[in-house]
Amino acid sequence: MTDLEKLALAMYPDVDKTPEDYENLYPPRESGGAVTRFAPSPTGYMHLGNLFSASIDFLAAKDGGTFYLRLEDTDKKREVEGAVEKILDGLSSFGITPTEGVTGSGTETGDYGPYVQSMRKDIYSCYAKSLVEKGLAYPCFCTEEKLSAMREEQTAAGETPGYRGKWAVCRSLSPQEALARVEAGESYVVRLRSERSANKVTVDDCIKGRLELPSNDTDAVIMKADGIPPYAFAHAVDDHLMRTTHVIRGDEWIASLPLHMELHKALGFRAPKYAHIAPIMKTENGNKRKLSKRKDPEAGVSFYKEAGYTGDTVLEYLMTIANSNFEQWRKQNPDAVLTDFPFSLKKMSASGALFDFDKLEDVGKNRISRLDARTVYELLGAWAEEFDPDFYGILAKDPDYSVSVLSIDRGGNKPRKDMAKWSDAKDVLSFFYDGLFEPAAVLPDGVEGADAAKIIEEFLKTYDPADDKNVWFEKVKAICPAVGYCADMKEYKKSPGEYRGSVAMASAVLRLAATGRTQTPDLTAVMAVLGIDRVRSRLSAYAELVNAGREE
RNA sequence: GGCCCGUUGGUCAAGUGGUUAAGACACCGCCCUUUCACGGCGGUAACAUGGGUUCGAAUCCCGUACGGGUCACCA
Repeated sequence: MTDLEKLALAMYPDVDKTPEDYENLYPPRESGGAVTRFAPSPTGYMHLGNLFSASIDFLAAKDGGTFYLRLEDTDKKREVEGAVEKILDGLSSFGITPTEGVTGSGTETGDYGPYVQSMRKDIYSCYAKSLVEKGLAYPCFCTEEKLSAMREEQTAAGETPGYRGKWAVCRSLSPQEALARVEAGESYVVRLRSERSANKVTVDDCIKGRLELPSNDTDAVIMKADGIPPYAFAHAVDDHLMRTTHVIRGDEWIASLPLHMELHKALGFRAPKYAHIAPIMKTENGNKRKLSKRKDPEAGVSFYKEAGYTGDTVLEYLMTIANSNFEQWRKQNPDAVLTDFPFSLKKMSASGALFDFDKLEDVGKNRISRLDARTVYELLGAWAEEFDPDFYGILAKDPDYSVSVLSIDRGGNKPRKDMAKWSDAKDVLSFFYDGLFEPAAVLPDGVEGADAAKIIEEFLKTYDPADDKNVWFEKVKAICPAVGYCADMKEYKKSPGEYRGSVAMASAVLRLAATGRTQTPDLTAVMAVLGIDRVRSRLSAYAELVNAGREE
């Protein structure tokens, strides 16, 4: 047994497998499609960027591939209770479902697990051990204090901080020395013995194109003192063993690509393809910056859920950023499901997009406008039940009424687009509900109170909820002469001085009286939904009010 | 600071040596119209910058500026 093997054995006495065993345990996948993964940390917070990359993982693997969920819980300090559920719930509310991997706290599905990194300690240990045996990794006994002192010194000297060159003291420890210190029970981390190549590494990124980076020259930690690897090593081992074909992640990882490449090489793996996606930005004081968890509420996925944007609204908005031909496709295939979209990694932009609320709203309006009234009622209800219980009570009190309210101007090829998200609904719909209705106490511009009262009186004489739009309007026109209003708008516009008002003003009176608003959907439909009793009582009350106001 | 990456209208963006430089959102105007919305039509508005290469550059090369990222026993 060589000294290196003795050292490796002392460091990992419990390892009973070899890398070959794992290679056999996790054979290459037979399906030809892309294998992607969403690999969040269980911090209990889902960032819009997380959702963005998860949706891209999901779409990249949709054609016969595999999209799995892996939990990167190697930093126990950051772990938060219930985070797994939050992630799963977050994904599913946007219609993203992994085909493999973690399915809940402590549960998973698939043949390439475990999918939770803290459960893979044996595997990492095995590979670390083999690296030590080959002299490609070594134990480092430097304390954290020593390392931070080193960094300070390096920074002061204008050097880039890092465990390299003359600073990498443990690198030159002989296997015997290292063995002695391991056996003495000293605490240590394991570091990669970097090649310190002067060459550059080139990586062909699916999104950014050819990347040319300086080779890694630092002896990065591959196993922490607690026996768990940091991201880079875990990524290399896991993505290889899980047979990931495309590693899709934020472009903040580009800088560590040289390390990742060297790790793959040292481990004897063929590196996966990389796709580094640009972050979603926002402007602040004229400057662009990444959406920030701390400063920007819209950075969190829960923001969209609370505001009541539908899952597909957010996802489709994200798609407009991801593949610019998405909008055209959607226009041509208004009813197709998202997974039918021919998504392409190559079409993604290399630079970060500014988050555009206007666009999100537009997508939301279009999506909601295409839903049928019953679906809207259900989705809106589910949202309100959670985020606006009072409103939910009002909506759910009479479901049929609510559905008919929601049916106005819905369907057909020119549907009404007045809600981008469920939190818009209350304001849009309030006047339909007696509990929310706010009667108007004013008159439309240029209308006399007595005239308004007269219009209402006349209107109520002939109003029939069964009238269609044209009949309804003809009846309103018919009222006009009685109050000295002009029934014909063209005529009125020609010589307004000859009339007390116009049919438009008459309609305005009825609108204000029935809804309390100056702007509503078509009044015929609104009144039909409100029902004859409500129309009668609201109109009469208004007539009384404006008439009384005039007499005082 | 070193090293990477990026830069086409306000925003998202098509575009890969010859285009009147698409389209979408937003904005403005007009039309439709009993209000609003929808819809239709039209409009304002862009290749960061300086040098090359070329008959010809948004497209290729170099510099500059600006923006972003990264330099942990965090991911």
